[in-house]
Amino acid sequence: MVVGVLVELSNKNVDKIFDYKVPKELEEKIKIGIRIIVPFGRMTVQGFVLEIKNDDNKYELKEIIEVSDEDIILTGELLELGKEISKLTLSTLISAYQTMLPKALKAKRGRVINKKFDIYYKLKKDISDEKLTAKQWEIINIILEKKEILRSEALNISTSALNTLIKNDLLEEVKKEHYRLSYNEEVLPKKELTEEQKQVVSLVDLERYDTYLLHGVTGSGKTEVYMELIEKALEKGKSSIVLVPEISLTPQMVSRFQQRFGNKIAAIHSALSDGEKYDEWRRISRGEASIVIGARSAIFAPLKNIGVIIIDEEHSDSYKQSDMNPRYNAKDVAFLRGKMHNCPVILGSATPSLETYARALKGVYKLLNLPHRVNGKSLPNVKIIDMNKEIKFSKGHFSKELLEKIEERLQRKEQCILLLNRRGYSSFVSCKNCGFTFKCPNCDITLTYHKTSNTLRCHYCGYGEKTFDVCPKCGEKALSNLGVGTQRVEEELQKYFKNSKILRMDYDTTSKKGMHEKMINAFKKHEYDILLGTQIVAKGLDFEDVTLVGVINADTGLNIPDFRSSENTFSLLSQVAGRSGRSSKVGEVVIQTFNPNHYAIMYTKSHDYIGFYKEEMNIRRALKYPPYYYLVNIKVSGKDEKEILNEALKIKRALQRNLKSTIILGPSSATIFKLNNIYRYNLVLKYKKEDNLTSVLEKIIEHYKSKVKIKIDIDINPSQML
DNA sequence: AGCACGCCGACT
DNA sequence: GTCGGCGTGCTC
Repeated sequence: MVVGVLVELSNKNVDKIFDYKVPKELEEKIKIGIRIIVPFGRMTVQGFVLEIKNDDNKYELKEIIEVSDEDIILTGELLELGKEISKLTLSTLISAYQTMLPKALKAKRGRVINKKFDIYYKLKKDISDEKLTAKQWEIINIILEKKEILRSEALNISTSALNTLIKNDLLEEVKKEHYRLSYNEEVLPKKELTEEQKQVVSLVDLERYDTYLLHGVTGSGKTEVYMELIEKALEKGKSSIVLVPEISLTPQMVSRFQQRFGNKIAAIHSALSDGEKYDEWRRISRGEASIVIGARSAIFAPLKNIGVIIIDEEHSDSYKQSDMNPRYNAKDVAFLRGKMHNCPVILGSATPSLETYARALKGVYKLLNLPHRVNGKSLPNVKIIDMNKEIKFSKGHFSKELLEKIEERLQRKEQCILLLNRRGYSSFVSCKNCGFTFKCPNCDITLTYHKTSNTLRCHYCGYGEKTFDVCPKCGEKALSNLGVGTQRVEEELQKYFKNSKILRMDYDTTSKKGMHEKMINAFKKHEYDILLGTQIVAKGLDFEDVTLVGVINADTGLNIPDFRSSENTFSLLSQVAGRSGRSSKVGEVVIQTFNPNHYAIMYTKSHDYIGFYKEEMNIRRALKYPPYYYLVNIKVSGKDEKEILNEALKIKRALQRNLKSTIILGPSSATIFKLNNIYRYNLVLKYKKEDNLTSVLEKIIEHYKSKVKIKIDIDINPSQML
C-alpha cells in the first residue's frame, strides 16, 4: 500500500503530495484524512493522508513511521473545502487545512492533547453470597442504585474498600469519555414571532442553496428569526452554523441560543482552552451537537447535513482573516458549504456592507426586510452636537447638552452607554514645545501611553519604555498626553458625576478571561449607571434600562486612511445608537462631532441606511472601489528598504505587461511602513474582470517562493488596506 | 522548516 | 593553502 501525504510544513516548495509506503502492520489503520508521522528529508514530520494508491514503485519510497489518529480528521467535505480555499486565496493547501482545525488536531509535533476519560465501576458478578464490610456496601449500594459509580466518588467513600472490591474481582472498570464543557439541558419556552418575523421566515426556502440578506434595523429581532430557521432545520434532522463577529463579545447571544436549544449547541470561542475546543470539535463531529455558534473559524465546524448557515452582523470585517494565510473570508466559505449541502446562507445586518447590499439589489441575494423594531417601538431620537461651537464653552470632552442628559438619566435611575471611538486614534505623548512624539524604534508607530504601568507601548510589536519627564529632543518639561483614552474620559466623567458608578470597558479591562461577561452582567443588574467603552459597547448588547447613548467622538474613524472609513463609521454609529431604548422606555442618542455635516453622521441621525448607501455608492463608483471594482493587495516586505522598493517596482512592471484592464497603484509604503524592522510596500490592483489574474499572481508567488529576503503576501478582496 | 551543497573572502 | 560566509535547492 502506498499513501499520498501532505506534510505539515507551510511552504510553497513542499506544497505537494509526497508518496510513502505503508508497512503491512499499519495498513488497516490507514484512512484518507487521518494524520501520520513520516520521515521527511532529515526531519520527522506529521502530515495528512490525502490519497491511498497501489504500489506502483516508481522509485524507492520511504515508509511511514506511525499513524497518529484513530478517527478521520479531514472528512471528504473538509478535504474539498481546503482545496477550494487554497485555490481562492493562493495559499498552500496545508495552511488551508491547518486553519480549518482546532489546535489539537493540526498536523504538528509537540504537546498532544488527549481525550479525557472518567473511570466508572460496575458489578462484574452476582454479589449476593459475598461478605462485605460497611464501607464496601456503601460503594455497592450506589452501584445497585445507579448501575455504576464514578471512581472519584468511590475513592471518597474509601480507597481501601474500593481496592479490596477490585482485588476480589467484583468490579468491572468502565471508561467513559468526559467532555471538558457541559451545557445546561433546560430550555425556556420560545417567544411568539411577530407577523413581520413570521413573514421573513416563510420566505426562506430551507431545501435549496440561496443567499439571503436579512436587513433588519437594530432591535427588529433578527436573532428570533435565526432561531426559528434553526428550529425548522432541526425538525428536518439538519444542523446549523451561526457566525458572530467576536463570540467572546457576544455572551448574550450564546446564552439565548443555549436557553432555546440546550445542549444541542456548541459554542466555539477564543476563551476556550485547546482541550475544550478539541472536545467541542468532537462533539460536533459525532453529531452530539448540531448547532454551532462561533466566530470566523466556526464556519469549518465538521457538521454533517447542514440545514442553514447564518452570518450575523455580516458587514463585520472580522469574517476576513487578514493577518495570515490563507486570507479567506468566512462568507465565501459559507457559500461553498451552502452549495455542498444545498442549504440557504443568511447574511444578517442592520447596516449591510455595500457589497452585500448591492448584490441584494441586483437580485444575486434575496432581500428580506425587518424595517420595524419589535412591539412597535420606534428607533431612538438622534441629536448631533457640533463640537466646533461647543469647544469654546467646555474644556473637556463633553458638551453641555450631553452632560445634562446624563444627569437626567442618573436622576431617573436609568442607564447610559457612552462610546469612545478609539479606532485609529489613541492617547499618545507629545512635546508642546517642539512637537516631538514618541515612536516605536521597530515600527513606525506612535507609542501609546498606559497609565497603569506608566509606560509608553507599541500596539503592534509590544515594545515598551518608561515615560520621561522632559522631552528627549529639546529638553523642555513640556510633554503632555494628547488623544483620548478611555481612562482619561472615565476620570473626567467621575469628576462631573461624583456619586455615579461608572463601568469602563475596553481592551485593557476585558482581556482577562470571563471579565467581559461579568461586566455585562453587572451592568445589566444595574450595579453601574454608566457604561463607558470602545467599540465593544456597540455590539449586540441588550439592556432594558439604557435610554441614552452618547458618542463622545464620532470623527476619529473618519480619519483612517481606508476607503471603507465612512461605511465603518456609519455602521458603528448606527449599531451603538441601536443600544438605546430597547424596552418600554423611549431612547435617545447624542453624537458629538466636529463634522456635523458629514454624510456618514447625517444619515445616522435619520436612521437612513438607503440614503447612506446611495451616497457612498456614488463615491465608490467615482473612485473605482468595491463594489464597482475588485481589489487585490500585494504586500512586498523585507529588511532592505531599497531592495524591497526595487522588487515592488519589478512586480508592478510584470503586472503591467500581463494584465490588460487592471489599474495598478503603488508601490506605496504601507500605512505602517516599518514593523518589527521589516519594511513594507503595497501594490493595489483594481479590476472589474481580468481573466488571467490568478495565473499572473501565481507566477509571482512561484517566482518569489524560494527567496528568503523578500516576502510576498497577496490579499484578494482585502477587508482593510492598512 | 531544516539541512547539505557549493562557491568566494580573511586567516591559523 | 583552509575555514566559514550564506545563497540555492531539495525533501517521497
